[in-house]
Amino acid sequence: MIPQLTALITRALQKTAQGRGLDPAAFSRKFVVEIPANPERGHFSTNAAMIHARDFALAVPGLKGNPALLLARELVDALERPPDFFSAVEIAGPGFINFRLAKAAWQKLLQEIRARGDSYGKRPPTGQKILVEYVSSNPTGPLHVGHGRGAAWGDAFSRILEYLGHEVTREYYVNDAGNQIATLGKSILFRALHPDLSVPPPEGHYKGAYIKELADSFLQKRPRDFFAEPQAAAIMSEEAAQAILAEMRADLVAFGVEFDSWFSEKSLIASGELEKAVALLREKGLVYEKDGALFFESSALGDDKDRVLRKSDGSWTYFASDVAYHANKYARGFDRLIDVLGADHVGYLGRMRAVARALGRPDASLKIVLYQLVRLFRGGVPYKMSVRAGEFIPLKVVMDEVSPDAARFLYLTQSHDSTLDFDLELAKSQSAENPVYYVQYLCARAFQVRAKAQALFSLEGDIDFSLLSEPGELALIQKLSLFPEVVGASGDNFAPHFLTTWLMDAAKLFHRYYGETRLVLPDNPELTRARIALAMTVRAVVGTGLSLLGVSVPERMAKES
RNA sequence: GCGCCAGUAGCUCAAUCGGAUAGAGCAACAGCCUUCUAAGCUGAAGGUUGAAGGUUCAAGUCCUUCCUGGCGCGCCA
Repeated sequence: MIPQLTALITRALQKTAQGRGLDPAAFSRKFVVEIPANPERGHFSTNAAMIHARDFALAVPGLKGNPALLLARELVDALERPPDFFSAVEIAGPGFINFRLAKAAWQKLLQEIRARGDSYGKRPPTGQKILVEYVSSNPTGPLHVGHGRGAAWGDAFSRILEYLGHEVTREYYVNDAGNQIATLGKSILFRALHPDLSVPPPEGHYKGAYIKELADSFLQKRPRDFFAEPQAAAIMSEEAAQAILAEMRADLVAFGVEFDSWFSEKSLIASGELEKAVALLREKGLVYEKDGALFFESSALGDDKDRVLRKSDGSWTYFASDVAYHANKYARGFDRLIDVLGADHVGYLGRMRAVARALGRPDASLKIVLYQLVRLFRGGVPYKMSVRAGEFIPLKVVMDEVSPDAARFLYLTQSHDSTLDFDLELAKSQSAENPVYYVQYLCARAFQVRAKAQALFSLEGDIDFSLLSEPGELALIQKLSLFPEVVGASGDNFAPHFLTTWLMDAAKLFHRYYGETRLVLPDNPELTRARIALAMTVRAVVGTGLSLLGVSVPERMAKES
């Protein structure tokens, strides 16, 4: 609906310019078509006249009066009026043009949406290849609640990008090389040799219950003298990392998050790509040696300071791997790279932009999305971990109590830019307070109403959409009309929560309609058919929205106990 | 000290290139269950958008300065 109006207004602008003897492109500034906050002003409004008022006044000297209002008048006169489309076009305030659509236009739109079914708002293939990297938690400890946010966000955003026609690959980068893996082995070995938890591990070792568990499992399956062998720590590193990775995979699958590929850091080193990437930087004159270390001159490309690639002890930094990894991503033919990271990676921004620049890629080709921290609450009280268990709250704590649907929806209710308070009691509660059930209940109600109607008479046959003219019915159709823009804006603005918000609004309208209007009328099959068609269309579009967030679409809700 | 993010109703948050009277949910208040599942609906109430300037027809949104909170500033990952 909005694209249609935008086209009509654009043509009116051109026609007005021509009528004044100006270049048809004289009025080519960006204007918006939006829904006024106050519904009495109309279904849609545009600021096109105000945006071009100054151009108009300059191009047509000697105007008498307010240029915005004068231009608005000319635009309204020039506006094409398709049959049965507008019911009113008015100029208001400082120069807004307000549009009211005829009921027939809404009814026709509903038919079109219904015909699109599950693909309403879907866009044709763009040919753009996008790599979305998310979670990428190191295999040195379990996933925590922050990773849950990254997982829900990356998964939902990937689905949205796909719906918008992009070719998306979801990837998990596994840091399976280097120091931290070695530290993992040492940490487990220490705990195996000191099973008494009152003995504190040395500085820098990993803590947490999982270390103790891993140590115990090694104690069970290995003979005593294994732990005295020089390679013991290395062997335990390897095996423990595998075990942790397998567990993370299982947690993610339980959460409904799956990846197209798991990319190993070790493979970059084994294949020689790391050295090749560094050589490439060297060719471009962007590296230098200092104090026995090799530096990348990222400060020349906008970073705060230069970054070490190879330490003076000869080992590579993780950053060197990251350079090679991103070079690898580009080499695989992706037009756009999206890295979804926790806010503690802010320092990453400048250096990775420098990497993109060094590789000759535009800044826009690499987007790093930082999501703010997650704070866990239970009934409004901050969730406390025992000190011994480590400072991070494992994702399992959430998953043990909360359904994946509820967890995902809550993770996606807010902009990634704001810290998220996640309340276990709220997430668990199967009540109206919990937004995911509120939205899912819409779907269940639509199915139940249809079943009830089907028991009375057949729903087959033509539907008379002109019977739908209650305010609540038109409001629902109007809401549906926005869905394609909402999905598009979610993708363009890295904002899956636009969709979450739209879903809650749509559910609000539906439940209100359901409360005010009887959908199933035994003595009026025609009207019942039309209302069921509307309910099921709302259900279909809301179902599409839920699916884009990775949330299931139930046909019925379990009865409250 | 520098960088990124945030500051909006009692609480948690929305507000899609700057639009008209800043919206929801929760909490608190008043109502609605012989009814298509009340996991619901209706009504009323709640605001100097952290502060001060600036830009313009128009600022929660853009610019400047300041205040508060979170995160980060390693030859750690």
